Amino acid sequence: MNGRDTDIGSRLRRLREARGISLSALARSAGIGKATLSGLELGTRNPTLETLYAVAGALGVPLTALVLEPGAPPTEAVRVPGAAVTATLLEVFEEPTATFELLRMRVRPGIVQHSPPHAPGVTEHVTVYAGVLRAGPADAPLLAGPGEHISWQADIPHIYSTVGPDEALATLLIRSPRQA
Amino acid sequence: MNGRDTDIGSRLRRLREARGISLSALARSAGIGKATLSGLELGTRNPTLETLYAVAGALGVPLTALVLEPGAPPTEAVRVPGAAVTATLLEVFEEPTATFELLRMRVRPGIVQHSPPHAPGVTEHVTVYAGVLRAGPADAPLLAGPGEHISWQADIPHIYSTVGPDEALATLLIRSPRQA
DNA sequence: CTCAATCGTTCCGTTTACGGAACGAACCAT
DNA sequence: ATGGTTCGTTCCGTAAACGGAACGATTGAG
Repeated sequence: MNGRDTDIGSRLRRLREARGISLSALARSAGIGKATLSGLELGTRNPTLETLYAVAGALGVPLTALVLEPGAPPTEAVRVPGAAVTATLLEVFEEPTATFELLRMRVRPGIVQHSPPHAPGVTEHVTVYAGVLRAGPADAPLLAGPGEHISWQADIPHIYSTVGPDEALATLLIRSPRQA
Repeated sequence: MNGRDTDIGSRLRRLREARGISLSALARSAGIGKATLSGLELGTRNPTLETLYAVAGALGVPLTALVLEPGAPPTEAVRVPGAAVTATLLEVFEEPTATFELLRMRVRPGIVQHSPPHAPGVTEHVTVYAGVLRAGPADAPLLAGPGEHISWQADIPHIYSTVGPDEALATLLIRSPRQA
C-alpha cells in the first residue's frame, strides 16, 4: 500500500456506474484491457499516465476529475519559510511568450512581507477574497478588500501585508514573459 | 515514441530548473531513480501515477501542474450571460497561442446555470472566495467552498450553481487556445 | 596538470502494468 | 433444464517502467 494511493478506483467506478456503462464497455471504448480497468477500479494497480488519459477520454472528463479529490486542498508549497506569505501553486500555463502561475496566497497579519524585484515585464494580479490586503509597489502599495482586484508591475520591489487583525486570503496570478 | 506524447517532460524540466535543482537532487528527494526522472523529462517513458505523485510532491506542486491537458485546437469566444451568473471582466491576456480572461463571478442561489460546450481545449479555473459553488461538467459537477479551487475542460456542457442559501463569489480564469 | 565530485544519460536486471483469454456467476430466452 | 450472452475477476506471457550502477562530460580545488 502506497501511502499516496489516492482512491481513484472508487471514484472511477462511481463515474462509470453513474453513466450506466459496464466495465467491459468502458474498457472497449477506451481501448484498454478489461483486466487493466478492473485492476484500476479495485485499486490493485498503479496506472500509467497513458492509461489514465484513455479512461478519462472515454468518460469525457478531464484527467483532474479522475485524479483529484474535488475540493481537496492541493499540496502546500511554502515558498518563503517563516515569512508572512505562504502560497500554493494551483495551475501553471506555459505559453510561448509567457508563463502564467495561478496561486492561492495567505498573508498573516502584523508583518510586512518584502519581495525583491522580479524580472522585467513580470506582472502580478491579485484578487482578494478575505481580509484586507495592502500590496503592490513598496513606495505606493494598493489596498484591496474582499472581491477587489489589484495588479502591478513586479519588476520593482513590492510588498504584501494586511490591514487589520485578520489574515488575508487571495488568488495571485503571475505573468512572466519568457526570457531571451 | 508514444503516439500520444503529452508534453509533461519539458514542463517538468522547466519547473525543476526554475528552482535551480539538479536532476539528481530532485530524483533523490522524490525517492525515485535518476534514470526514471531523466526518461520522464526526455519524454521516453510513460510514467506511473505513483511516479507522478512522487515528483509533484517533491516539487511542491499539485499534480495538475504537471499533467495539464494536451490539446491546443481551435477556439471560439462564447460568453455566458445568464440570469444566475453575472461576471466582471478584470483582465485579458492575449498570448500567441492562447487568450486568458480573468473574471470575478457571482452566482445567485437557487438556479442552475447551464453553459453550452465551448471550443475544444478551453479550460476554466475557479477559485471560490464566498459561498459554496457547484460547477463543472454537467454530468459530474465539482464542489468548492471558500479558498478552494476547481477546474475542468469547458468543451462539454457544464453548469454553475450554488449549494445552500447564500450566493457564491469566485474568480474565474478562462484559457482559450487560439485558432490553429 | 591531477583528482574528486557532480552533472545528465545510458545500460541492464528486476519488477510490474499491460491486454488476451479463460473463468464462474448472473441473466434471459427458448 | 439448456444454450447464448454479458457481467466483473483472475490467470498468464509479454512489454515496458522501475532503480542501481556505470558511463563520459563538466566543474572546482589544490
